[in-house]
Amino acid sequence: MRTRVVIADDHAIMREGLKSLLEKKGVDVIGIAKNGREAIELAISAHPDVVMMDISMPDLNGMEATATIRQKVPDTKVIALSMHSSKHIIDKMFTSGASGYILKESAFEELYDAIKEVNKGNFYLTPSIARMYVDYDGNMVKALGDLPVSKEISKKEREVLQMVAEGEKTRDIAEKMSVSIKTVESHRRNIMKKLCIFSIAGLTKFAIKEGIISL
Amino acid sequence: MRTRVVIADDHAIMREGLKSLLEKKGVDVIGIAKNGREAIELAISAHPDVVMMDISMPDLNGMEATATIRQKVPDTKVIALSMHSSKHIIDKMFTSGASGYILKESAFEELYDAIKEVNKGNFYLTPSIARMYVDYDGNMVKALGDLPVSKEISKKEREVLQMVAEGEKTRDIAEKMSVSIKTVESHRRNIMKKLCIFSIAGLTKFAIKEGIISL
DNA sequence: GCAAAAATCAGGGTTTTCCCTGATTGAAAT
DNA sequence: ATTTCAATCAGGGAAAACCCTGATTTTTGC
Repeated sequence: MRTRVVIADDHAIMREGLKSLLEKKGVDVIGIAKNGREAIELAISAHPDVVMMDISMPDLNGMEATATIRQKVPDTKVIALSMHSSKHIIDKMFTSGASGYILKESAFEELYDAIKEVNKGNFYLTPSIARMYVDYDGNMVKALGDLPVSKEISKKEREVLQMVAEGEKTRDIAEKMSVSIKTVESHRRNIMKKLCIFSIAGLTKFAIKEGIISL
Repeated sequence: MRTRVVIADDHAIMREGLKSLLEKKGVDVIGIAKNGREAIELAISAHPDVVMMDISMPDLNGMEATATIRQKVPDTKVIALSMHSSKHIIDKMFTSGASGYILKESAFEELYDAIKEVNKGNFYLTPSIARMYVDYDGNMVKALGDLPVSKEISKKEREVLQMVAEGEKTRDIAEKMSVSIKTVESHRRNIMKKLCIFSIAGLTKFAIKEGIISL
């Protein structure tokens, strides 16, 4: 039986392009949503096998829409389609009940694979991201359900992050916080590990996105 | 004769989807680029009629790439394909030499219209944006060419700035630009002097504000 | 054509970040 | 009560960024 899919994305060109590609592969695109709210309505009324869910959408984002769909239509699986590869977001997406996560940078073939896998009841994770969840021996670090790995950064780390993103040097941060340079370095390192962001530029962007600093 | 098009976008799924849609319409997609640098190379080697240029791309953004292509291959027209509708960015795109500007929220039909118009030598502006350039009497507010731009930093400096703001290291930037580390250091130093911004975090914020990179 | 600006790089120095291991204390959770 | 985690810091090394001076070659503007 043909797989029945709903596409949710705020960009029309992306929706239409993806529809075209999926139909070439014999996938039935039975619905199109331009925000999370529409996606929920479609999932409830049409009971698709899979929803391809963009995360950043106006009105109601993909994260919340996923949670609602999984709750109201448990048979419908959700694959997150994202621009971002931040662990933070991925964790949230899986705890919201997504069965797959792929990047828009991924080739379409990968997206197609993801649909097939998820439709079989499996999970799918973009290979480049899967590494984050795997230790050196190749074992899953955590089961994909109970990820307390969504490491929220601590209070002090947040303080340091803010000052780093504001362009302060380690020495000045240490002074302002009345701790040693080593401590600030420790914090910065831990922040980077937790967020999987390994540059000042990246931390700055993260801080802006999270509202820790403003532009 | 069939229209020959190059697509430049950092998301593979968008590239493939757009290609699929254009080919259905009988447009020849003769090349695919995943950043500005590749777009320039393709424009020079393949002389397409039109380049569909995403603005925010890693390495070398659509703005810079457009300027270079317009300069080196004047017969090739560029249509900007953007998520943003800020006047600031649109202005810059047109001063860089773009012939069209459409949003990713636009329907594909509009994109197709834009290609046809631009190929005839006309300009195309997404209707929702066109309003910004028109006054109450329906006249163009500005000629689409002489918009004032405060270009403090040079082209190469801008390139370096983008990669710095993307979190790239000096060595990697040097490699991508095929110059020595010393040169990149020079550029970075000059940028900082010119902008009076003396931290990576500050440069990152500046780059975001200026639309050189996106969040 | 000429001067200014941009782009290129060298050499050599200081400072800072980045990365590792490892340790102590205290608080919070189970 | 035990473990986990936050917060604190040390030592030491490698890499990268930062800063200065100065020089050559192209490009570009007038």
